Amino acid sequence: MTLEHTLSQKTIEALQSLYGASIEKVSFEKTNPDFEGDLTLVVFPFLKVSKKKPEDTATEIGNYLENNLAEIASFNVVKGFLNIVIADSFWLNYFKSINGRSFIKPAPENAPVVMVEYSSPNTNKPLHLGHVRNNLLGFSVSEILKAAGNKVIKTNIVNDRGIHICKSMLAWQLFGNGETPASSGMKGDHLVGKYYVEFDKQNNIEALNLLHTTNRNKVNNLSIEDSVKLVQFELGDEKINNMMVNYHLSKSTPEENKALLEFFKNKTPLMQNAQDMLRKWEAGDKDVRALWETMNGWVYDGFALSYKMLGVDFDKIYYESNTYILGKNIIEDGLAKGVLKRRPDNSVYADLTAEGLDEKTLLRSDGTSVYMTQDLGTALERAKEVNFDKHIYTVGNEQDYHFKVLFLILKKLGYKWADELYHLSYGMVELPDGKMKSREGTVVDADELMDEMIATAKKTAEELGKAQDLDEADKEHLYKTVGLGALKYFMLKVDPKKKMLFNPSESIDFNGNTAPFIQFNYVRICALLRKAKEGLLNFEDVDVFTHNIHLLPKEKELLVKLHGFDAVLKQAAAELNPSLIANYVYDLAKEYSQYYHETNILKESEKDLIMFRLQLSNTIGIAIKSGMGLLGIEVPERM
RNA sequence: GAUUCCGUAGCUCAGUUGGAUAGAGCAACUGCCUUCUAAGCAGUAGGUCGCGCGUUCGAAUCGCGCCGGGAUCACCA
Repeated sequence: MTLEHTLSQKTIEALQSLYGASIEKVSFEKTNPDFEGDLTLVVFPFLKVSKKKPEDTATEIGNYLENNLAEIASFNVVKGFLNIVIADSFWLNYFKSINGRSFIKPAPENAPVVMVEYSSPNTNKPLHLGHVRNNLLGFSVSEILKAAGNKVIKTNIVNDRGIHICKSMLAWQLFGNGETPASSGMKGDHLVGKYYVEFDKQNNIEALNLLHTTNRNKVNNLSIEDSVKLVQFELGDEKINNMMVNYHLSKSTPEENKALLEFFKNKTPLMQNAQDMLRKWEAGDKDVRALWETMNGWVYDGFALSYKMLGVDFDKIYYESNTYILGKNIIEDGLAKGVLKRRPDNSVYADLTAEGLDEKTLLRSDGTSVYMTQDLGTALERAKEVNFDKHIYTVGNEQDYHFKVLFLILKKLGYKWADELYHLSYGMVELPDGKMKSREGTVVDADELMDEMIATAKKTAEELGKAQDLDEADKEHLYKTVGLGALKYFMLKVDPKKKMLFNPSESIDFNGNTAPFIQFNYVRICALLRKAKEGLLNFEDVDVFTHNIHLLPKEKELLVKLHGFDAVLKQAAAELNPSLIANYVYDLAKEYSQYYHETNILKESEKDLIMFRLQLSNTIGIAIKSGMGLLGIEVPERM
């Protein structure tokens, strides 16, 4: 039973006893720092039942609580606010119960099983900043769920097939001259990404050529009306065709030119070849499959390094090349149940207009499946394989609609686990000039960014004269811990739902509300405890609670803060929101930093107080380390 | 156009189950390393919480309407 809970219960009792009112729920909040007290009850809502002035009501409730709860030392009333002061003895007892202990308990045997899907990269290009946010979020949410008493299965579905993969393959075949990661010294994913960009470049050139030559002579010699008819015939699209006429008459707008180019990009010989390659892949063509295996292998080698650097991992990896066929039997089932309908052209769709959504096609008229069909199939497969209690998809908010539809269709098909599917929808990472576009090269590469962070950590440490007594290997590890810590914290301290801005020209801070600040405070605690032990102060073995300890205001604040750990963890797990943990740990570290500056610990004259303060510091260190661990951030012992 | 998310200090963000005088960090300025690690601490300055109306004892928070921004609305993935 938490303190707040006890207080609420007693207050309900008080209202009953004083005014004969049955109130179901009352809640306390943290007292505003400008007033004396720890917890505050706002009594305005109870004036209706007390029929008295706010001050009198608050005083009466205060008296009742003070008389009935030993935890309450005193109270004061300001207007309609009842401020309650919790006794030191309560905080000391609380501290006794957590002193030196871990803040995170292992999940029980019968814990609910939660699947967390995250990362989900394409194998045609390296990871970028957007993936970094996804990976860090997915990993951190998994850790938080584990700490909150769940069994977590981390999964990754790799998008390893499709036209985009063929683009890289084809470009490599045409322009690669047999280049390999070994021969070029490039990381595999970067090498493949290079050819993906190359494809786009070459295809643009071909599309421009097509645009210039298509119907040029014919159009110039015809009336506009006739040319429209002619081009319409050849291109089969009225809108394009009108733009085309405008283009040749030099009357087209920039938007039209862009649309035309997009149109022709899909008509180039290069694109035809890529599509041909995809068909061969689907038919199981030996050479295409071999090339695919090889190039994907390069990419996986590259990803493995990036994942290792980021510190994320997976329990189960799915590949779309295995799952893209799934889902077709769902269609049959859906048709039989009347949830899905077939159009005259044989395509199958779900009619979601009654739910305020659109008609969603699930099977093309040629019988092939779409993205949604695969996702339906994959979900079903997983539900069969793993008896999960909850399934979380960590995917950007641009796919909000997709998941709404996916969950709705599964629900309509009657799967009861459909209610346990959850889309952890996070905002895009934007650059100062807008969204990142991989084809346009406006991406922040994950590997480069991580390397830069580590280099900056090194440079900063050297400038500050830090870590001089460490050997080289420890130094390298420290730079990695600090640099990547700064990056991870930077990404995770923002509410996942919100889009976030990253300015590459401003380096990520190492001061203030950052991981290095938190790590620094952990290091200070470690240094303090080391010194204590060198001075033969074995604080861990001493029971300081036999003595009467008077808490300093800051010590009480720190205990209040520690007391909040479980509630924050619970909320973070419920909301799937690591930023709550990040901000909590920062607040804790900041308060400790203030405490450290204004309080003598080893220099205190009373030995009991030294021991108490060491134990408090130790426990705060544990809380910091636990909290950072939930974010996937390491804490060093020296820096 | 429809749906949806968002708009808080110069910048990046907290605070949103309605509560007291809206908080941090960065950047700027002022102090503090012979005292447990200065990636620190203390302080100054910086706000019509996009705008308006409404509900309420009380609104950054709830409702409605504007203004501004993002995302989505494919037989693409």
